[in-house]
Amino acid sequence: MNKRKYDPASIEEKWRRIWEEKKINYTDITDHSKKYYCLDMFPYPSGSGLHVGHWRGYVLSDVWARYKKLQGYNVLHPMGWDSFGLPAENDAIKKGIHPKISTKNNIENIKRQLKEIGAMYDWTKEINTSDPEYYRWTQWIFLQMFHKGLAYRAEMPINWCPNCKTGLANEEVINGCCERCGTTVTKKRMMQWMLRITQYAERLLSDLDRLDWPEKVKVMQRNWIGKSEGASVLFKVDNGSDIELEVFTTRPDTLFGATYVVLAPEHPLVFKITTPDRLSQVREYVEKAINKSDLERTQLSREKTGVFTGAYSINPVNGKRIPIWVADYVLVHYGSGAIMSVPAHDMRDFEFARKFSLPVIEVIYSEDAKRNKDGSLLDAYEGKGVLLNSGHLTGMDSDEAKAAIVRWLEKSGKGCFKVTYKLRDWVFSRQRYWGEPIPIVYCDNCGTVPVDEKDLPVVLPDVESYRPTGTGKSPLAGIPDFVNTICPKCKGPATRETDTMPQWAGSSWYFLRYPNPNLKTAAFDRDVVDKWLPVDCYIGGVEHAILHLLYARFFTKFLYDIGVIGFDEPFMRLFNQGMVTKFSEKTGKLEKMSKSKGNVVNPDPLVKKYGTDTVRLYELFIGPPEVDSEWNDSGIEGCFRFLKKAWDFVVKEVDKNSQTNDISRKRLHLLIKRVTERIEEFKFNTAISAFMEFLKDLPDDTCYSKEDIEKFVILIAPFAPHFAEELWCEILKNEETIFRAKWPGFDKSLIVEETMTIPVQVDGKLRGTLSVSKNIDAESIFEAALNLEAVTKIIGNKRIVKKIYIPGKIVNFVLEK
RNA sequence: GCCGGGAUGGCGGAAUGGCAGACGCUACGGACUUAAAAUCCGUUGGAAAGUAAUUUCCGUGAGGGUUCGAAUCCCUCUCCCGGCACCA
Repeated sequence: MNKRKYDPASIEEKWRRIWEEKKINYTDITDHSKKYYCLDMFPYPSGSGLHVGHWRGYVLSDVWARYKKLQGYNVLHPMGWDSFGLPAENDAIKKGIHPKISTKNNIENIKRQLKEIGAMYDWTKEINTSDPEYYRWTQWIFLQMFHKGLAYRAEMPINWCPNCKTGLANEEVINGCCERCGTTVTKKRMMQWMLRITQYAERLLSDLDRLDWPEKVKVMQRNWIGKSEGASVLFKVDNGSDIELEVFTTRPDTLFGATYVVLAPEHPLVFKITTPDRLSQVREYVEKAINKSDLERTQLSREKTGVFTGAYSINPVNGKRIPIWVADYVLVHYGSGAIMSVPAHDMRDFEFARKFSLPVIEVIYSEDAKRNKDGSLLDAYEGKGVLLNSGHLTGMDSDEAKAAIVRWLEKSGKGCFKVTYKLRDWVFSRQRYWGEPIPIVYCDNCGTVPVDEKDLPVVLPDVESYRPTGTGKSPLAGIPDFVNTICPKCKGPATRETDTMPQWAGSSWYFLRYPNPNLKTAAFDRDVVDKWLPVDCYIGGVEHAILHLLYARFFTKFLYDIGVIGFDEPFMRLFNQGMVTKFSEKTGKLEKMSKSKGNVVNPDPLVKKYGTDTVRLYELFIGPPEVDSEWNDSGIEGCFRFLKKAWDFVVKEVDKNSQTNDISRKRLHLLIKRVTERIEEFKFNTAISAFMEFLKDLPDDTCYSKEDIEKFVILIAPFAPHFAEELWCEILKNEETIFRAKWPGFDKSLIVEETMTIPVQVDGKLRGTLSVSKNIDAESIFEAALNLEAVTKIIGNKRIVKKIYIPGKIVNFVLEK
């Protein structure tokens, strides 16, 4: 008799080595007859390595990839490194280690950890965004955008840390303060490279409907794009000039209630309309507002401020003369940077009007409006209603009035229907070292000139100091060898752009590179990517719900538009795994695992103690994959015990060398059904419970043939691959890897029970159960149910008002009250 | 403030209109053992009654509703988590 016990230490490394040697995880991309692209969001190679929270997503996608492979798909499951970025650069500043070196070391460590997960990554397809052979193509895509006018330069305010003397990315600004030194971040206007993502706003919005993504993520993207429909209205300035102010409103029906106009402090017409007597006050206000930090302007106080310009404008609809103000509650980058103010029907306008004693004219009447005793509005009423004080439109309902006013505006040339988006163009410049150099040259004769494609990549040079220059330029500006070059056009002396791209650049197209990661002649081969993409299933954390996923969609649509790929959405299905949380001593709360919260759990010691397969199982068993779960070390024992039991079960059954009996076959087929269905639904936690239930109360006469025990081992293979492979090859004596085996099907007829247990209720309370044939008719089951002692006792001599039988589900008797 | 998601035993969770608490952990009791580890068996939501098998009542954040029947559907509220936040 075989007495071998389950010993993960002796099998896991062995199989990983053999899989690698035999290229089990290699994906032949020329075979795309039944392809499946299962992609993980690739990691930033951080110095602290992976914790059990990272593991969760990787285990999840690996189970899915292995399941697909066992179903006969040719699965592409690659991995790579999003390796440009700030932590490496900040480390370089602090410790003086070149980002290239620290990145390389970090990748080595994380790769070791990833390999320990036992995932079926095809490492021959590894990519690295900071590799010149990769970022050459990131630069190439930028040039294509430049040629199409989608990449442009503009003077934009950037986040500026006056202490570090450097520009900061949005993600480096925490609550209005510099992430590194805590100084309040201010703004600085600088020339920036921008990408015209707003040109894609409508498609990015409407194509969301085609995607099989979590509704939550789609909602977040929709809100971020922020489409709103309304009207653009022209207000003539009443100073003898021809100046007209364009305002945007979603409520053209309230136009008669406009009692003043407000410009954003940065609005270009502010000083053209301000009257001489008001000039000094306006100048003072504007300067103060512009220099306010985001924190001061949006978060600290919502108290309205503003200043009167001295000028008036004419409301086009009724010719009324209303004052023009400047106030920082109007944002320059939204709509036209100017609004018509309708205090009666907008909360913000109402507050402002009250503070500066401006008139409030009610133009939408509703019973729901909150009023003072004298009938005047207590607060702005923002809902719908019937028009009031609105000339010939009085009495119309607000929806009709919207359309009527827009029609009138268009007819009279005073405005038009208008759609605006909250989405803004993408600031693509970083005044930083560790990123892709923007491949542009400035020439005194030719102006802004793109680097020739044949001269890509523009290689990031080594620098002496990573410290920002203090002028707001990147450290690259301090390297004459890099900066000074010749103009690609006229061959005269020229200088290079020294800004680099943001970290999002490389990850906006990496999924296109995996099938052909070493292609020298192009970013990707159209024939190949058209076969393999879009990605069938993309798995990662919800923290990338907006930016990364939006940018990747934007890049994909652009590449589709220029005809280099044949699809315009990168990820058909998206799955967001829940966070792994743990109580943090620092904050006193349950928190997402992170180094700063001091609540990370390192998987390495757990792997050492229990083996990879047990940790994999526990990562899945901890809870539903899409929901946040709390990590608790003690639960892992259960998964280890389960694997030991499963091992002993297989060994014992193989030893019997017998045939499967009826009851055992039925149990196995039920297990196949449950596991298959639960994997399909991504309910890996209950798929594992199905195995545990199967093993828990094995009937005494359990008996399986070799063929059937193999089915059991295949079922468990996606979850515990080393475990299954060892049983498959060493105990079941198969020659070839289990991952070339076929996922078992189940026989429905075997699972259906001839008899079923039906609960019997009286007045909705359980009083007993009946074991009956599955074909029983209602009358017979009522008869049987009424013979149950517990039922007759409760009924007594009360009358039964209603008898209910839901076939296969329940019997219920309703008694007279 | 607005938009999502959530709240079920000591703990992680299962059940998405039909037997609440599957499965696992913890704890307790027992078997095996010189002993320990490992393993196996049993109990483990609360309350009450009974020598006992067992029986009864209560119970899914709070309150109301729909239904023969609600953890599940609807309304109101509380708390927690996430996103957005002067977007006209």
